Amino acid sequence: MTFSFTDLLANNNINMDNNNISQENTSLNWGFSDQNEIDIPRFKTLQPSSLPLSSPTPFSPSSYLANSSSMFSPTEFLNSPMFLSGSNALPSPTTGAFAGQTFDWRSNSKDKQQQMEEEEKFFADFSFQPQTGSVSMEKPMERPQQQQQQKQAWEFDFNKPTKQSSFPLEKVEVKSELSSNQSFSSEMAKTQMTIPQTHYAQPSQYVREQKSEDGYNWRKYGQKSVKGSENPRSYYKCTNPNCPMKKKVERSLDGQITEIVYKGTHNHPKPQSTRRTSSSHSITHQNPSYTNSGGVSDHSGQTFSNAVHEDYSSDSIGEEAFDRNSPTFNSVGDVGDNDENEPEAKRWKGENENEVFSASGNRTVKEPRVVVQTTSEIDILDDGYRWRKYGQKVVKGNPNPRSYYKCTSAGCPVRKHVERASHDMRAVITTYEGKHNHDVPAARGSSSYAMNRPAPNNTSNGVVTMPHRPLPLVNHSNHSNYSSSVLSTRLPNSVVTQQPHTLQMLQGSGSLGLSGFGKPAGMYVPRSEPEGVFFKAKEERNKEQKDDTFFDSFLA
DNA sequence: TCGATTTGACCCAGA
DNA sequence: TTCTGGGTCAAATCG
Repeated sequence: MTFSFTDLLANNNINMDNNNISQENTSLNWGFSDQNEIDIPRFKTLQPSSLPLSSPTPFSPSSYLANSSSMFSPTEFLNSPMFLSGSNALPSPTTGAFAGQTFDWRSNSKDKQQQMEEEEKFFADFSFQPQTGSVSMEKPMERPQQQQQQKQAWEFDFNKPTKQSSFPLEKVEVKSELSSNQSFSSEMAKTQMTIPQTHYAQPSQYVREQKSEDGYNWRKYGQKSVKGSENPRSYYKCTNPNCPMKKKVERSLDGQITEIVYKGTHNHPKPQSTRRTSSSHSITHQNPSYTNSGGVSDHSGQTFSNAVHEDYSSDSIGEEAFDRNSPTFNSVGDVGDNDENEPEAKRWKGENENEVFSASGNRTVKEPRVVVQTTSEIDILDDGYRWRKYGQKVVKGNPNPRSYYKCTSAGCPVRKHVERASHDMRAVITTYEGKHNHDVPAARGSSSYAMNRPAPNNTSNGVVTMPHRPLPLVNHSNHSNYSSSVLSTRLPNSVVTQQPHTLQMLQGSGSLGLSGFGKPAGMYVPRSEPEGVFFKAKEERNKEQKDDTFFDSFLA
């Protein structure tokens, strides 16, 4: 029987007990939830160090959930120094306009209030956590009778002093945008976010202050209306000479930002701005965090993750943080490999849309977002397939960032993540999820990939953790039964783990095709540039989007 | 006068 | 090859 996770969702074929998650006060809702109470543990709960070895036997998703909370403590993870420091690969090149929530604004129709409280606790521990101020969000797309409750539920305080940042808070209003086929009022869709640094009482003021609230100076060089959206999009360049950093800001008609997309990196330290003194709050070298506003819940109680969030918050604040927190910075040292050689247009374009699709596929919500986009597509041909990086995360137990990729082939569910082994910086561990449902694409510049690549899909359970080592292609047939749902592919007992091989070993192998990257095998390292993870806006990509949303939710 | 913004035109990649 | 749309340019305008 062949089916995808999307199909499973659509057909309600998965019923899982989420009590283990919801009852955890310290845990957020890591899973994808909908009205059928489907909660799925996030991908990041997979940790190589704790992955069971070679367990080909089928498993029960619920049994995994029963263990998930004990396997992974979000609070512990979030409080871990490696996470808070964000030192590895989560740069903060530009604005601090939106704080780093890396969570899902989802709720469960059951016990929604309790979950909100849990989320609130989580936010207080996790997000950008300014010392003072408050954050409120009005959850969009609620039924009228739920609005008040939801509004209250979406309001939470960040009054708790934290160690993460010292952002003064100001407030900006961001509107969510509903799809045209929705009949919700704009007021319902209105999302309020209190974010650091700037108080935007008037649109014009917003425009002027927004450009410098991140500490950098921006010059607007263009504005265009975007097809399918009534919101104009403004284009900004960093005013620093020769700085390639750009951003585009999409605003609603009343001037409220609905989307910010960053492109490139600053090649200079943050200027000592004096203009910000006009703001009612001082700014002291904040290290901005990027995030999306999270997921949304529709009126039926379905909840969704809307994006992968990358939290670039850091204790490291100041000019010295520039290098480390710049997108250019690469924890593994390949600073020069920040896609500068990649065509700019290619980096700029790509999966930029940020639409959120419901599990039922009949609702589209555009959430305000902030995106750091230094790479939009990365072709990694070490296994013959083409991969697009869609996220990055530092996971517990390993200070090295884990780069997440998905197969670029349309409809292909295969994902993989790559990370350096914590115990050996020279070792790279790649974990595959799912099976390719297509042939190996023609390799660029080489015809030997298919012959030498590892076999990422030769596991019936769909998950293979493997080192970068050429393996015989046992079977990647597209015609093999693809019974491993997305869900199942990430369950620990389905993981096949091999000991990672050092890069020396990789180099020695000589058969690991990495020419697609233009690097020798030994140079193959997961890129650590930050990258926005986006959601596609096209309706025709709805199905894929749902999968993406699900997957991305695992990274939040 | 000068820097920033506006805005129509142009370029170009992708369909 | 043509069309479309996003991104950029640059002259005009504004403050």
